[in-house]
Amino acid sequence: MSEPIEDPLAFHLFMEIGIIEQLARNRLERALPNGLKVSQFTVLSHLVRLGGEWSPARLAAAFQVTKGAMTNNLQRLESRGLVRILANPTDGRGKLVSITEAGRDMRLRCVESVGPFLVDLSRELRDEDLGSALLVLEKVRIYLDTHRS
Amino acid sequence: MSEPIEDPLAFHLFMEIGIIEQLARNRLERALPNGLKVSQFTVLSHLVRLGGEWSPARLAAAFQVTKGAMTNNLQRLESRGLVRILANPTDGRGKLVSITEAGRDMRLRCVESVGPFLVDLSRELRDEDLGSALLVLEKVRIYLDTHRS
DNA sequence: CATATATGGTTTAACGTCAAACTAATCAAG
DNA sequence: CTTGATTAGTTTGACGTTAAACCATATATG
Repeated sequence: MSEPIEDPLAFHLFMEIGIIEQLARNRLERALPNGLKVSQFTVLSHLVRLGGEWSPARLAAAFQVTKGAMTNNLQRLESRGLVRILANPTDGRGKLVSITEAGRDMRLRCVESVGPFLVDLSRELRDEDLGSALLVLEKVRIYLDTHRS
Repeated sequence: MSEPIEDPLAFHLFMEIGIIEQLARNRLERALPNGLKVSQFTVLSHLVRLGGEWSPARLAAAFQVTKGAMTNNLQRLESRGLVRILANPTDGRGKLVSITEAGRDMRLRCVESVGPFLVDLSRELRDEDLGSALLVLEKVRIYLDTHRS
């Protein structure tokens, strides 16, 4: 009767990614302290890991969100004293964002509260599997990023 | 000075997934005909591939969205005649959703309009790699699904 | 049976993102 | 210079999802 329909693997990949995104966002968000959002935590994390000063535009590009969304998140982070936002001295249009000491602390608290969950997950999955999956996803991301037509 | 901070692999995985989710959703959505949403297309696709009758609740669970979101999407699909929604004869509370002929056609058109993009992607990545990544993601999804604490 | 509890589906308000319009400042030509 | 086109950042309205409240029906228990 109805012959089984098989879709390209990439298709299943995107479905799986869609579901995981929702589950993971939800799971992480509930673990984060003080109602911090995942999108805000990722900015904090980015600033801690890479250090230095970043323009909102570069941050928006790094996380693939609109500038408007980044404006929103940065304002919330600044109002909590977690980041510092200064005018760019060499470009009157721009701003420069950097982490504060409070931001560094908060990020640490976040990592600690999310940690146990990640540790559990690591027990289920071997690091080398995660690593190889990560390599593939990276390629997919780059492909998507450069072929936005 | 600032010692490099290394996060668990699972962490990077979630970041990558978050970014891909956005890019892919955006890319697919623009490819879909008649302003169909990805969430609606996935329901159509699910019904075509697996066939039969599904309750909104089961569909919501399958895609990890709230019942409210599913109500919304099913109403849109029904108003376009792409699915059929009937009262469950054996359970006065429930409804049963199934695909219509028009829904089947629409899903085919969707696959065709998204196809070229997926084909291109498949040229960049070996099916073998996609497959192995998919296996890992499946495990991650199942872990997330069963450990929602 | 009666009552309590759970489940299916809808509705509501709050929220975050996006796209697009907008302001201000820079850069590139002429 | 000065005009025209870009770029940085903010603001606006629309949209989809979530969480929670809600009604109706089913199921379990005494």
